[in-house]
Amino acid sequence: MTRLLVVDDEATVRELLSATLRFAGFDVISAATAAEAVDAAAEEAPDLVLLDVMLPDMDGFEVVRRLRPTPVLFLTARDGQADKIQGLSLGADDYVTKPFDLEELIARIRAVLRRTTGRPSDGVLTVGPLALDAEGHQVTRGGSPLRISPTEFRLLHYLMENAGRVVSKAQILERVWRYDFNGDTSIVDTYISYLRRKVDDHDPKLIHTVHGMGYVMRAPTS
Amino acid sequence: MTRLLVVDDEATVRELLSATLRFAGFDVISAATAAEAVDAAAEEAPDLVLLDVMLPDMDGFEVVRRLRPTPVLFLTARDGQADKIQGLSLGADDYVTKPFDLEELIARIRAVLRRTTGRPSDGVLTVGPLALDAEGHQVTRGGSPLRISPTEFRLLHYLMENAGRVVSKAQILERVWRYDFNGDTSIVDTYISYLRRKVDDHDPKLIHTVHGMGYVMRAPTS
DNA sequence: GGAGGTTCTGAGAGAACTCTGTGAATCCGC
DNA sequence: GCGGATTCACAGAGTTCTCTCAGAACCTCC
Repeated sequence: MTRLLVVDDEATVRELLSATLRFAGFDVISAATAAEAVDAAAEEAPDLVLLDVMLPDMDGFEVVRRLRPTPVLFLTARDGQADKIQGLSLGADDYVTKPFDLEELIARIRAVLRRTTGRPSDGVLTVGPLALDAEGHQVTRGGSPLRISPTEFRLLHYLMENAGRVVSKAQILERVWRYDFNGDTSIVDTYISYLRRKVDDHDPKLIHTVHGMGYVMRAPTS
Repeated sequence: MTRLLVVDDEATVRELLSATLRFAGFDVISAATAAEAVDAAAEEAPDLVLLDVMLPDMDGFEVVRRLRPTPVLFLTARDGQADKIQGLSLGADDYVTKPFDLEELIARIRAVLRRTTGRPSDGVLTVGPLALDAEGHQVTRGGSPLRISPTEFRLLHYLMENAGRVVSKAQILERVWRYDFNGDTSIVDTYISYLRRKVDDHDPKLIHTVHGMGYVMRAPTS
């Protein structure tokens, strides 16, 4: 599902917008300040950020720079030509003037996403801020790509396919290693350790050990 | 099983809706006021709240805020555009206008649950505010996950499978411990004690001792 | 109220399990 | 061929779990 980050210092606007977009089928998170937005983007990896031009704590240009490469769509209260030009020069991918209507906003969102990502996300598994693109053989956490070896990738893929379900070391060995592998399951421990170091080295933790049972991949509070 | 909380100040509507949804296979609890609803949600951890927009004691926005992160589906008597927009701006996940038909309501319920939880809740046992997910090997009380060892988990699973029925220590030993276990039933006492400390440390108490008989798991007044 | 059986809970020993560093062997691109 | 990345085994340290034991508290019946 496409994830949006709404940034606006007015709680009313933020909540109205979030609820509306959520109803339109997007996964929406929100932030009240630019600083919060930068943090949230790092943690949650939104596909697009909707950003109020006038934020108290940071100017638009700086925010856009820090959010790169996540695309940004500016929301601006005024509709003068000067503002439009300035909005674009700030590096935004598009802008919408308030008050806007929902159809227009959604159309703009989809247009930006089409331009920047090319494709809707098929074959992409996500668990919390972690995304695994099976076709592209790429893993990102919070938007930044991770370097990962083939075996690590297969293991992560298996865990993410079974997110929320505990898988035993024996199951992992059977599915992730070649059938003629004849070592024992301790190799799984080792690779879980590698994976944790690469993809799960800060909160929220996604790979959980279930003592005596196996491992489970899970984002908190779901 | 999926648990719904129906909130409506009219007893007729409340009971009709509860009965209908119960018949459709949901676990339904209900409340007449917003205050009651907030309490019930804290105690019983419903997966979704069906909330009448017009409640006498609290406005919708406030209720939604207090229920977070439990998803809310609004029920509204009017069907004007103004109301729809207001419903969404209140932060609800969806709304349904009365009178609605059952199929539509159920479809909306399932859609919201799919959006918010990501997974249909199969194989999840619940007793009062306690939920046990066999596949994910996870236990939550009132939504927050609990740390639980394998034997504790098997014991809890057995008790919850037999909720409302008294099981003897001998039965427990036979079902929860390995067949070659050769200690006596006092180990069951010990583990019941562990479980109580972890999952039943505050009211309402769910694990009850039946002196001379065994133990029974039961939520009060359900 | 007392006796006798039953239940509760804390302490601790030992077993089982998990984590991670080290290092050897192998693979792969340049 | 060389250097770096990857795969895998192994072992010690650390953590978690299981189970026993024993005294205190409790319940039931007389």
